[in-house]
Amino acid sequence: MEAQPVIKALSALAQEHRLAAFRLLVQAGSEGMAAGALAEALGVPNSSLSFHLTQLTNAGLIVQRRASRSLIYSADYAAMNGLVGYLMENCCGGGICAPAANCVTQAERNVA
Amino acid sequence: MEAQPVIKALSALAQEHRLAAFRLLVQAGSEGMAAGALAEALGVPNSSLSFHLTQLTNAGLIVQRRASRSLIYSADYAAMNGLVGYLMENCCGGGICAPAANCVTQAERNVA
DNA sequence: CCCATATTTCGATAATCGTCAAAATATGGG
DNA sequence: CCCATATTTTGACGATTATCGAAATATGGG
Repeated sequence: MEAQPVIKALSALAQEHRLAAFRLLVQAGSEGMAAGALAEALGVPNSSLSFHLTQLTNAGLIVQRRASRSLIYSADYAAMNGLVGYLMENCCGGGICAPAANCVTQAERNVA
Repeated sequence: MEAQPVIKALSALAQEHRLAAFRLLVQAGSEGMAAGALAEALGVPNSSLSFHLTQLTNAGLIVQRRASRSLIYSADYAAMNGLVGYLMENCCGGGICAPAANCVTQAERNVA
């Protein structure tokens, strides 16, 4: 993985509301959450949260899908795994480290 | 772990030169690297790098020690482990994830 | 002491970021 | 069609950030 996408992802996560939103989405799993539900859960105005969700999306950390009038966001586990993998890379020359986690959504799990 | 220290650490890493410096220090292990050596390796002016090293130090990601005229920096593996642990927390409700890595320096490894 | 080396602090500048109300866009229902 | 709901885009503001040369500080050697 290149450094630039990692920096983009780290920048996206390095903000109170975005970190909180991302964690909510991680816990929500593949079902995801609507933009409005996230805004309410975080106590942030819709327009502010929309800005943050765009940042997270551009960083590749979350994905968007439409369900009727709502836009549903969900975490991209593959991106999260890649980010953590990059951070842990070469962290222990001796190879003692546990392998980086490899999270999958319930849906992906069922496919495998 | 609280959110605020995590945000501070993510902010510190979300910058080209700081991410590169941190990775160099991670690979350097407990031996660490002098500020000047880092500046040269990264091709960044000393004063600029000093600013970045201060940021990383304040974020708790690296530590400083003096060796004669040089200041030697090294990565704080515990902080890195904590950061990754926070990011991976609750990532897979089903408990399928591999445990977060737990890196230690060669010196710490010898103690254990 | 004085000088050389190693690094940090200062100061100033340009660029980016977070915020949110208001307006614009998109979807669905009657 | 028109209205209500859901979300994004726009615009403007203050705050923070990255940059780097020059000056200041700290250590060690002769």
